[in-house]
Amino acid sequence: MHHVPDVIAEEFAPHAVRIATRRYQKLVLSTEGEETFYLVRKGIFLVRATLPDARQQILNILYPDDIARTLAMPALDGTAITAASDTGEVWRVRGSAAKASAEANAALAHAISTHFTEQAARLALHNAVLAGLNGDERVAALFLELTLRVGRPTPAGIAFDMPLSRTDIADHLALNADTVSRIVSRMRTKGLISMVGRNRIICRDVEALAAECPLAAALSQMHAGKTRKRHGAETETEPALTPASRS
Amino acid sequence: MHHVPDVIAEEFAPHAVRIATRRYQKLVLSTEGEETFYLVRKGIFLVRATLPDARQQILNILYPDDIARTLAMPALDGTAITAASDTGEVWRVRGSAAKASAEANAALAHAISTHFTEQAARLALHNAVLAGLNGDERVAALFLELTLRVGRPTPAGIAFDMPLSRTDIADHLALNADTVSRIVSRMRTKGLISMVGRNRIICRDVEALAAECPLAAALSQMHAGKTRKRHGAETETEPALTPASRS
DNA sequence: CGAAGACGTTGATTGAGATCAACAAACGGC
DNA sequence: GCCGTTTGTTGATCTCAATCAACGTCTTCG
Repeated sequence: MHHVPDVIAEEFAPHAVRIATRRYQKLVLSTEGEETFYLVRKGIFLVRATLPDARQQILNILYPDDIARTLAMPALDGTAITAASDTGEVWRVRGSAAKASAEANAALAHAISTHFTEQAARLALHNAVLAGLNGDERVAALFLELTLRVGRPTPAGIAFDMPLSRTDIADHLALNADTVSRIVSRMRTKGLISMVGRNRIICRDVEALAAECPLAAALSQMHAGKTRKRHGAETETEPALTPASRS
Repeated sequence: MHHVPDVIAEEFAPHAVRIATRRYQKLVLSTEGEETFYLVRKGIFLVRATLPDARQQILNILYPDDIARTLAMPALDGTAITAASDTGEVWRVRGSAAKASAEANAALAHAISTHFTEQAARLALHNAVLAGLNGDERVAALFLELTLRVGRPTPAGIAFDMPLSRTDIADHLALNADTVSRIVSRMRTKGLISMVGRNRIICRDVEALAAECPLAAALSQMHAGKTRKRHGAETETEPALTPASRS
């Protein structure tokens, strides 16, 4: 079985610098000189930008198989990518190498193009989330997205580790950290979600969560079924190192 | 002199259905079956989507040389492209033809990839505009974008025909049409812009407009110098038909 | 262990923009 | 030219989320 994105990994492999990341680690995007490509292999990464008035923004969330490149970022100060998972991996490829590979291999060029187009669709959908939904609906949208993308079934429901702090959520959804806290509390009392510790969220009923968000259908189409098992299958669940392992 | 986007037009030409558009004309995006590509040749086009609660949104503004494809649109109902200029032209290319051309011509594939990446950067920047700016700043951002993109120098300042109605502006900037009207009036009394008729806007001082918008620098980088002279050069300045010719 | 700092929660108040409503201006068709 | 429809403007009021402030909780490191 050969997934399309694997073409990208296979062709980039000989040119890639593999970077193992830990949470909060920052990846530099060369704004001058040669363009930088990053291919996300494992974990979740956040595209951050800083507005001139020092406000932070999270423009995008990157999942495994996603591609980040300098040209795709607006020319904002402090544009950077940070790791949001405790353990992540990205491959860095020089722009010239990526270009040469794509020119030599039409299937690769097509795979990159297709995947990147989907990422653009996600950006457009996020525009719709920001422009059309209120605070509660936006948070529901984000939680639904994460449930679909990185959620793992447990007896109590679908669980995932929240890769964004309250402030990060606020910066992504154009809300205030205080407001996010209030909304999450409200969702908890409504029984839509429950929490284990500070960062693990369990969604008992995905349908109920989807019902809170008018864009649930589009989000499902965009994010459902994207978690794919890799070679090592369950290796991502190694118990060491993660602070959750002591309880 | 050979601009990069010309590669796209040249290679698409044999496969393209040329469509001359008039304002408000709708271009269908096949949501099922084969993907559709549109290459904007002339005029401005708006990507519209309808939320489940019947609210309209304008996700994106397309300028000449921009590419629209089904896969890049989120799966929202009523996703469509409408012409915003009185006279426009797009080329429609079937997905299979576009794919075959790109596979046969690496330069074409690269040109599409580069241009589409820039469009994605614009989407990300629009996210930043929605998330980080207040109403006045958002409107200033849009007006600055249009001034840079489609503005033509006149003795009184840089003039452009507003391709979006008040409602369209509101749907694009996540504001209310009433609020947009108020903000535009405010800008007029502040002397930032002046208006001829209903649709023609003159920006007397681009610097002053830029000073109203914290993201002006990024917008300039993204939109300045993109108006390129085509074969017919100044033919677009035909004086007839525009209501401004009476004063 | 205990202090310092980061992060999260909750309450009281404020403000930007939405909503509702009435009116004015432009346009298109006949 | 005239009338009906659409589009834009302006005022009064309301609401959702921002802001300010205080406090609780988790984490890190000497």
